[in-house]
Amino acid sequence: MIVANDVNKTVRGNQSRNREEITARILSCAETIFAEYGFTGASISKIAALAGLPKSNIIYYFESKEALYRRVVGEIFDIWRDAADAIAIDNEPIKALGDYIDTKLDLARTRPNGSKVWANEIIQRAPIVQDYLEVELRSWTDNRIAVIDAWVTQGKIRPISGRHLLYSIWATTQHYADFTHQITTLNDGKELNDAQWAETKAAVKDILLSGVSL
Amino acid sequence: MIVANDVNKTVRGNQSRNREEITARILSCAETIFAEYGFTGASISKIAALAGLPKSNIIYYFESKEALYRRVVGEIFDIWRDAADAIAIDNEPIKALGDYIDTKLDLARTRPNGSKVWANEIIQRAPIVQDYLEVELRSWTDNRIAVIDAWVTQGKIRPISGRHLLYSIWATTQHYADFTHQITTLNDGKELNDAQWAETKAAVKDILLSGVSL
DNA sequence: AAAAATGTTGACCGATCGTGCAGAAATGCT
DNA sequence: AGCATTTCTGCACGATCGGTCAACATTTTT
Repeated sequence: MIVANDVNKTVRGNQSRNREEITARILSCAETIFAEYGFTGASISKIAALAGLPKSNIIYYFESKEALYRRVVGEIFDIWRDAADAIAIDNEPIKALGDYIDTKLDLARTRPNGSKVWANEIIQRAPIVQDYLEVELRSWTDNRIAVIDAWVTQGKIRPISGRHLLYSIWATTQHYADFTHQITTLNDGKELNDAQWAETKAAVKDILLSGVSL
Repeated sequence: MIVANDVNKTVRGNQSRNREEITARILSCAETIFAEYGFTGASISKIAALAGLPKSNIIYYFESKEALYRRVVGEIFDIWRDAADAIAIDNEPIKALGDYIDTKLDLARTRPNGSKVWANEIIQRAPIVQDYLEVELRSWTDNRIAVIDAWVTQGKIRPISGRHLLYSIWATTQHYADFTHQITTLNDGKELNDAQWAETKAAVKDILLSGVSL
């Protein structure tokens, strides 16, 4: 007997469908817990409780705490890498850098936990993802700095240090994610609203980029 | 029998002298461990091992893990508070802000662990020091922002957001402490030397303050 | 319908957690 | 010298840690 339009069975079976749902849920909850407690301080029990699953199930889908953690870190790293596509030699410098700041502030708002996980990992001297830093982050950073320095050489922007400008953009944009709690507390305990985020974007671009323009 | 010039007994007894030495050593080691692992991830055993003491001894001098942690956080908070004295209404704005950035970058180099402890605590939503945030940090921040905004009103600097400028200074200066490991890795695995720190100070001031000058 | 593959879970392991506590050791005081 | 106080530390506790595993449930394949 064939049941028409049974969405659960048309394309693929329940198993693979649930597998994706569950792994996504675990990854999301793991990001939250790792963000709050760091790798060492986080526990599989806490992740499992947040996801509403027995902890054995976490280990079933991700073979270890470290493997799960690497997946979480890898996600935010990829997202940030894509965001930096704006910094390309042929783009107009101020617009490119402004777009990059906008995108990173959007990510600070929508994915603060990813940023916190990264911050925790670096503060702890990257015990798990040092290979990321030495290979991928390294070449990726060098390329972006080269673009900024080239803009300087071409006389398109004021002679500033590409490296320190990039670090300042990272620092400032990620601050609005990592220090959300501090910012919220200083904002009468209320999260920034749409208008305040717009104001933040404008202010950060103003502060960081008015020294870059000729 | 009186033993002359016995430095251990001249001014005060061994006990009070050792007490100060030991508490200072524990505080220093605790800062290192809390910086690396956060409150939850840190353990008294690790602190004790680093200090070369049995863990019972840690509890003897500081009644609990949380009490020890509060002492560590309080120290860096006081240091940062004093550093902001430069931001006073009667000072010349660019020099005052430049001095503040210099001081905070000096602290990033000399006391990176304090900065990391603070970062960890905020990332974790200040479970231990929320009272600091709501009372002391709050009024202290409002006062500094008022000074910067007054400079704007007086026409001494360009009209920028005092709050976001302050946040940007915090973010950038603390980035060089909290993300030391990343910066070191991107610097061929070598810590920044004196010349590079001088370059950092100049670059950060250039980037953050050239948008502030009239 | 039987067999195979996949998903789920509680019980359990050795290690480590924070901390209380008794008593030993050292020091201060009279 | 003798007592009081302070310093120091080993041991023990219940809780939690990451991870293994066997038993069981469900789904897919044959």
